Amino acid sequence: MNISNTLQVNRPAVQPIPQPSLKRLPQYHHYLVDMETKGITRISCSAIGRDLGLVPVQVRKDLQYTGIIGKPKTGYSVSELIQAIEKFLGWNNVNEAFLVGVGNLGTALLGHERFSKFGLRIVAAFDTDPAKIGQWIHQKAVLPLDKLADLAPRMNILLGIITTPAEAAQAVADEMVKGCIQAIWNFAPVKLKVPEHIIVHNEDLYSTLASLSWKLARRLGVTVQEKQEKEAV
Amino acid sequence: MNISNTLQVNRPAVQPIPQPSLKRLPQYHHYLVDMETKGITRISCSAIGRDLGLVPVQVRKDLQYTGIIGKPKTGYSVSELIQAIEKFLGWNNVNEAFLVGVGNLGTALLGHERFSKFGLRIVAAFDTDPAKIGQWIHQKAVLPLDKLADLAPRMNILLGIITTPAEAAQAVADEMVKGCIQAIWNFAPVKLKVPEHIIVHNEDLYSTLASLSWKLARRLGVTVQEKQEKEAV
DNA sequence: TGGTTATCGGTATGAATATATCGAATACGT
DNA sequence: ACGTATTCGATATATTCATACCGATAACCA
Ligand SMILES: NC(=O)c1ccc[n+]([C@@H]2O[C@H](COP(=O)([O-])OP(=O)(O)OC[C@H]3O[C@@H](n4cnc5c(N)ncnc54)[C@H](O)[C@@H]3O)[C@@H](O)[C@H]2O)c1
Ligand SMILES: NC(=O)c1ccc[n+]([C@@H]2O[C@H](COP(=O)([O-])OP(=O)(O)OC[C@H]3O[C@@H](n4cnc5c(N)ncnc54)[C@H](O)[C@@H]3O)[C@@H](O)[C@H]2O)c1
Repeated sequence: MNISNTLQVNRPAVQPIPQPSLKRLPQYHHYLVDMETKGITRISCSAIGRDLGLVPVQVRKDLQYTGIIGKPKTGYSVSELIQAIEKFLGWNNVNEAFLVGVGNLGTALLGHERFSKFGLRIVAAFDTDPAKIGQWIHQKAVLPLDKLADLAPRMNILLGIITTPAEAAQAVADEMVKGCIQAIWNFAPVKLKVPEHIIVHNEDLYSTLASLSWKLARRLGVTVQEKQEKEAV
Repeated sequence: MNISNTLQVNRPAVQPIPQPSLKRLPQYHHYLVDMETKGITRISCSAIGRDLGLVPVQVRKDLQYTGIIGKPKTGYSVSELIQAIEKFLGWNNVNEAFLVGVGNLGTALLGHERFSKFGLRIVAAFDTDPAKIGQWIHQKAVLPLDKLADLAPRMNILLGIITTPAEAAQAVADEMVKGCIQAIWNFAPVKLKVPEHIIVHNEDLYSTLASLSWKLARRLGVTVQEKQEKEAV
């Protein structure tokens, strides 16, 4: 893994898309697919912005990162734009993933067929609970966790999803690292300690909950509220 | 609703905590509770920052919004800090909520007992599927959606959770608004059109997925990557 | 055909957020 | 008891992100 690190350092500077823009791209994508099914073939930033609650300039800037080029007066081709976003996000070629922790949340994710449209296929699940191991949940086998580090490299799995209780998450992450997994989608509310080259994204539902309850606790003035509604992820 | 709006406008400016800080508070909370169970009674921003991957200054600034005051050389009292965060976020008094859409994700949320520690109690679920209505899932009744607008005001429910397919989300939101629900936690990947005074927060799992797959698609140079790991929510 | 209008793309400005710096306070060791 | 190291809290700077602006271009209409 030192090798790959070194290689990466020497690469030319990567196109730096702002994190917020990156996170808005899927929203555009959803919206555009919806428009396409409605038979709309061309669309402008103003229209997108109106429907998604964003100012047109921001939409335009975000979309520019995908490399799409629009035409004055008519905007963008909807299908081209969808393609551009999918290509940019790497949603054309599927990432296969392992999921660890077949509880409430893990089961829900396993059952979400639609992920395959967004470049994600969960191919197997892992747990430590003997009652769960050996079961098939949503057509995926539940395997013992200690098989993960061995299987991942052989199946060339690069992505791991953690839906275990917080206490177990670090140990699971360690196993994933051992299995040469490159990126981790972590639903447990803990900061994982992993080597630098591993990509970790936390999905912290409690963050959103905090925002909501804070705002609900002190009902905000509308001016402030409006601003923060726009910021809502 | 005009009345409440007007009242809100006249209120003094609300203490403006940055959205990013607000979202970090639950992370501190988790960490601190963990520390407390380990018997640690005092803690410094440097220690928190080290364990959570943040620079000490940022931790200090975030915590200051809660009104906590620390002592030089020793830092903060862990228990006081936990209290301060909980009070600040309104996690002391419970918000009761309705959940709509008892599918994969809805069921997972219904089963998450731990939410009650974070000021959230889901008291009932709603759906339109006759097969689901009348069931009890995780000790919560599944009721027909058309009862929602009537029940919410009578039970004084202010928070709604949407876990339906995207196509149904807007209609559900409309029902919630009809039932005078004040805040919506939306898991469907659509922008909801609601009156201005309603607080909406979207939990867009696809956003995170986009980040992950983008980074995975072009394995980044480490320097860039390091920065973005810190930004990972 | 020429004017009008909507829209894109690039650049400039502004706001929000993150980080650095510095003095004051407090515990700790000598 | 006194110097030293650590940390807080406040202020200042830097960076990132959002928004405003402007010229150029293409469709549309008279
Ligand atoms: N369910 C939700 O709605 C929800 C909401 C917010 C956050 N979360 C977070 O998601 C995570 C999972 O939540 P959940 O409700 O699904 O929990 P859960 O208890 O229902 O499921 C946890 C699963 O992980 C398995 N597990 C435990 N230790 C393990 C280990 N060392 N290795 C492998 N598997 C192990 C358990 O056997 C179980 O199947 C938690 O960290 C929780 O904080 C869940
Ligand atoms: N499950 C996941 O892992 C996951 C991941 C990302 C996003 N999401 C999003 O969360 C939402 C729910 O996903 P899911 O997998 O739980 O879907 P699901 O199909 O399993 O469940 C949807 C539920 O909503 C109910 N429903 C449909 N129309 C309704 C209406 N008009 N009123 C009330 N209830 C209605 C259905 O009967 C069903 O019970 C979707 O918008 C999806 O995009 C889910």
